[in-house]
Order: sequence, then C-alpha cells, then structure tokens
Amino acid sequence: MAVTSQQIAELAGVSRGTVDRALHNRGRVSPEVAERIRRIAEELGYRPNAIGQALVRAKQNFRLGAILQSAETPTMQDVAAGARQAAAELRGSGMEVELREVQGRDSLQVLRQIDELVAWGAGGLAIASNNTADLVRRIDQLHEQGVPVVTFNTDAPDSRRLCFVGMDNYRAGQTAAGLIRQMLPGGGLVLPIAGHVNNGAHYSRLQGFLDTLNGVDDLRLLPFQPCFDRDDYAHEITQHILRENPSLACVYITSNGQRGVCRAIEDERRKGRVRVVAYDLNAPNRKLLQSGDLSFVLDQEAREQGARPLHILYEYLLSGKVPERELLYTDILIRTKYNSGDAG
Amino acid sequence: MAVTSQQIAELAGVSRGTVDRALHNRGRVSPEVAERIRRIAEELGYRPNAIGQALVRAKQNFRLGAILQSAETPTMQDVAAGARQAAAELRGSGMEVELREVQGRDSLQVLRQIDELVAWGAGGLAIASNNTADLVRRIDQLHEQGVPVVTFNTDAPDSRRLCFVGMDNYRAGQTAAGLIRQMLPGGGLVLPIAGHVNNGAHYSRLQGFLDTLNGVDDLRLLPFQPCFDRDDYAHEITQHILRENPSLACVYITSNGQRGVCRAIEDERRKGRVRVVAYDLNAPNRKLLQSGDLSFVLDQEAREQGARPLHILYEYLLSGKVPERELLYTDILIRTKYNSGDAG
DNA sequence: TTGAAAGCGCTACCAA
DNA sequence: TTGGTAGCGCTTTCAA
Repeated sequence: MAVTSQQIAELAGVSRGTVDRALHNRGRVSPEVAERIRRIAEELGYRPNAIGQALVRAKQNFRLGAILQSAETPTMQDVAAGARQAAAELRGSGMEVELREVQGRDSLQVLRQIDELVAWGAGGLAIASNNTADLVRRIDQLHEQGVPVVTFNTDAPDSRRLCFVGMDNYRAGQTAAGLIRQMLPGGGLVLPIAGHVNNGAHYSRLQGFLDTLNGVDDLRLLPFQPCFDRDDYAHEITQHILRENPSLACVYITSNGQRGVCRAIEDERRKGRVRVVAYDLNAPNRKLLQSGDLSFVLDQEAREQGARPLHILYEYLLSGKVPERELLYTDILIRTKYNSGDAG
Repeated sequence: MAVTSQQIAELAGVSRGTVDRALHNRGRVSPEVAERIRRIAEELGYRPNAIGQALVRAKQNFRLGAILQSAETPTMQDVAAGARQAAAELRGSGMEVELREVQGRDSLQVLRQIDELVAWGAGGLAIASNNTADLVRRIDQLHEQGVPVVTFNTDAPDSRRLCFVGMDNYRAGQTAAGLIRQMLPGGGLVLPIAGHVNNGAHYSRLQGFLDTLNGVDDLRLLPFQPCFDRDDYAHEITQHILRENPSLACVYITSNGQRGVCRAIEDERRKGRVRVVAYDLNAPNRKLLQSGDLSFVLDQEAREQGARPLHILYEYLLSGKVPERELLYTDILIRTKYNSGDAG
C-alpha cells in the first residue's frame, strides 16, 4: 500500500489532522512540528490519495451545466455525444450535470439557458459561445459571481472565461493549404468556398488558407464564395465555376455545403479530376471520403470538445486546478478514406 | 446530491448492506425485498458512486507492472512518457506501479522482467511484446495464474492477453498509399523501404501499402529494400536508386532510416522533387517536416499506447471491466508541417 | 497549537 | 435472510 497520512502521523507522533494542516499549509501548526511532518512525508514520498480527497470534496456537491449551440448539425451532435459521456462519468462521481441544446446560433437562447442553469444552482458552465457583446458581458458577470465558464467549439475570446477548448481554425486553414500544395505540385486553379462571411471559424479557416498559399507561384486562387452552409448554393457556385474554368483542380470548403460541391463535380463529370477538401468527420463526410468524392477531411475531435470542458470544470471546482493554457486547441486531424474508420 | 444507497435503504426500510447485496445480486436477500429495492433504485435513477466504490476497492491494493522494449528509440520514449504519466495518476489512486525498460528487442530480457515483477507481486502486466513462442507461452501462464496481460505497441496475437493497444499497421500502410496516390495523380516511380524483413510491424506497413497500390496504373513500384533501421543503409539505398532512376517521385519508409533517405535526396539535389513519407512523430521527424524534407508522417499516438494499458488493467482488476475489443487500435494520424506542433 | 471524532459512499464481515 | 459495524484515506469541525 502507498503511504498514508495516518502512517506519517504515527511516525511524527501527532494526529492525522495535524498532518493534514501541515502538508497543506492550513496554519495552526507549530513551525517545528510542521517541518518534521514535511520531512517525513518527503522521505516516504507521500502523495495524498486522490480518491480519498475526491470523496470528501464531493460533499460540496457541485452542479455543472453545458450549453450547445447549432445542436441540429452533425458536428454538434458529436460534440453533444462527448458531453453526454462526460456527464455520465461525472454523475458517477456524484456531480449533477445538465445539458442544454439550442438550435442554430442564438445568443438570446443561450442567455436564457444560462439564467436557467444558474437558477438551478450550476456552479460552473460549459458554453459553446459567441463573441457577441451580450454573451461576453454575461460570462464576465458569471466570473464575478464565482461561476467559472469554459467555452468550447466556438470561443468568446473577449470574455473572462476560464479557457477555451476547440479548433485552431487558422492553423487548420494552413493545414488544408499544405495538403493542396502536396496534391498540386505543378500548380492549378483553386476555388475556396466559405459558409457565412461573418462566421469567425469559417473566416479563420479561409484566412489561414489564403495566407499560406499566397505567393505560391503556380497556384491560382479564385475569389472566395460564400455558400451560407447550403448545399444548393454550393452546388450552383461550383457548377458555375466549373463551366467557366474547365481546368479547376481543387475546391476548398470551410463550412457545410460539401455535398453540393461533390454533386456539382459529378454532374459535370469531373469526379476524380477535381479534388475537394472539407471539414469535420461526420457520417455524411465519411461516406464522401469512401466514395472518393472528398480527398481530405479536416477533423477537430468533436467528442473531446464536448467532454473536456466538463472535466476541466470538475477539476477546477473540486481541486482549484487551473487549466495549463487559456487556449486548449484540439488536434487537427487529417482524414482520408483509409483512416476515417469508426475505431478509435 | 445524487441518490445514495443510504436513501434507498431508508425508503425500502432495510439496511445499506441489504441494498448493496440486492443491487449487486450477491444473494442472501429475499426475492421480495430484493425486488422492492431494485424498483426503488430504478425509480430514483440510482447510480452507485464511483468514488465510494473505488475507495473501498483500493483496499485490495493491486500492483501493476509495465515492460517496454526498444526503450532506446524516440518512439518508445514517447510511449514511456505516457506510461509514466499513467503510473503517476494511478499512484494517486493508491496503486503501486513499476516500469521496466529493455534495450532492443529481447524476449529473454522481457521474460526476466516478467519474473521479477511477478515476484514483486504484480497483479497485472502491460508488455510491449513479441509473438515469439516463449513469450506467448509465458503470457498464457500468467493468464492461468490470474495475472492479466495487456500488450501494447507490439502485439502477441497468439497469446491469451486481455487485449492489445497499438497501431493497425496494415491500415497505416494503406493510408500511406492513399496519400501517395493523392500526391502523384499522374503516376510516378515509388521506392518502398522497410526496416527488418522479419519485423511484423514493418512488414504489415509494407503489405498494406503494396496491396493498396497494386493495380494502380501509372504508379510504378520498385522492389522494396530493407535498411535495418539504419540511416547509413537507407542513405546508400536511396542514393543508388536516385542515380539509376532520375525520375524517382517518392520514397515510402516504414521504419527508422528516414534521415538517411532525406540526406541522400539532398545530396543528389532532388529535395522538393522526391517526396518522403515516414513513420512516427518524434522530435527528429518534426524537424524534417518543418524543413520540408518529409511530406507526411504517419503517427500512432505513442503516449496513449503507454498510458491506456495501465488504465485498462486498473479497471479490470478493480471492477472486472473487460475492454470493449481485443484489438484497441490507436488512431492513425497524418502529420504535415502544419499540424505537428506540440500543442495537443 | 493540537487531538479526537465524525463523515463522505461504499463494501465486507460478523452476529443475529 | 438480515442488520450493525468497521473501515478505505481524507478533510473538517469542535474541544481541549
């Protein structure tokens, strides 16, 4: 058995309570005794048993809430699955966890859910946020009230959230650019498509992409087109461009709409000649990879984005443990038809 | 607070002991009482508190051992780092964990370490194994003795190990093939290099690669060359081939030796024209990606390979939880210069 | 400044 | 078939 505080107490000739106060600098111990206790603990390599600590701390019985936006999308459903799994685990440790889903991006709805969860007694919140002024203000308020907030999937960088868990979209755009350079060493014509012009994530994915391809000689970039996450728009855009530019070599799409792109390419009988790089490994994209319609998918560990914020809040509330960094970027995963299986 | 067994006991008008026996089918409860208890638990959505369970189970105080082979390689050092981290965490839960490192691949050394760890009192072992007859036999013996074994990084598929945590090397070979097809849509000449002819992992990486490229029209495959994990051999092989085949488009190397390959390409002033795909994202390979010497690196989550087996053994010994699958393949990660940073 | 004791939720043992 | 009780390792009162 590992060494316990009881053993240290016996060796030091004091009680466990004194050992506890000494080792955690809670005061009310004479310096000499404290020093002796610390020395003994050091010698024996004493590490407090995490389970014992957790058990006594669980008395405080914190409640955690999580709020997802755009819950109707496949990616956010993956995020939700991660959150549900974490919730189940934490409930096994005595936490109470509430999950709330909001359709679309809707700050007002999010604010309402925040109010409800706070009223319910949430001691910490995980929020798929926006950076809008009202949400930033509310998160700052929560911070003041001692309710820590972890943002995930989409950040509120101007707020005083504890940290953010999600993708480095700029970096992902660079990664996409790197893939396209590898695929088109001899150059070629590339069409970038984004979802919403003012969607921060889509914009960063585009910016990183453009910055990285800028100045690459033989690569020619068409002006980017917004498709508003819609397959029909994406289809139209792609078809139009294909007819005007028969030499089109690649489409880079930072949002939903990839099915429209692929369909247009098939309609124009250019499948296999025009490569497509898209985002997020969800069920439809797995299929498009298998069929060869997509060359690459950039994935963002959606499940972990849902799970990790809850664990971070748990650690923070129970042990005061602060995350190592403010921006906890999830891995940028490059998926092809061969490494996109279900196993993990 | 979540519902506790105490609350159920009160509602059912029995003691906690009875509740415990009823809900865990330990017998010694009258059917009617058991039924009533189960119904109440169901209604309240009772989930036993994992921390409470862990605390009482930790009394049994299991010892775990882990044995690494080829500990001198960068990849196994990453695996070791994962094992060390898991060991630290588990020690925090009262386990005792011993790590042993073996230089090179040496079944005899591994057998010796197994003996030592068993003598020390190990209740479960994680082993970077071989599939040699002596090791397989020893693992089967351990199984008989009730000492579960989890293999990691390299498997002993013929043995009765609990499960394996590591890379699906065949699949990784296929993934490499897919990348090369994307890079060389017009075809080209490809040189495959493997480490040892009889290294199972290297062989599978080669086989998956060859099977996938077989029958691809414009792609021409040179006969594979063994480099015995050595940079000097790899250098010589590559240089020789480059001089004989100025049109060489790509080198695929399944083992160490990638530095030799890259140096040869630079020596022959073909950098940027000849792509290189290699394995394992360790420090040297990160550099080679940044400098553009390597196009892609296939990575295998080395740290998780070290950490997960220990957690699996912990769960198995404490709760009898059997892993979901026998083959727990780690993710096949495609790394380029843009997604190979340190952050995770 | 220190110690004794209670209690977190659970399981195990011994008596009844 | 049941209940009572002890105890896992820790923290936190409350007394002394």
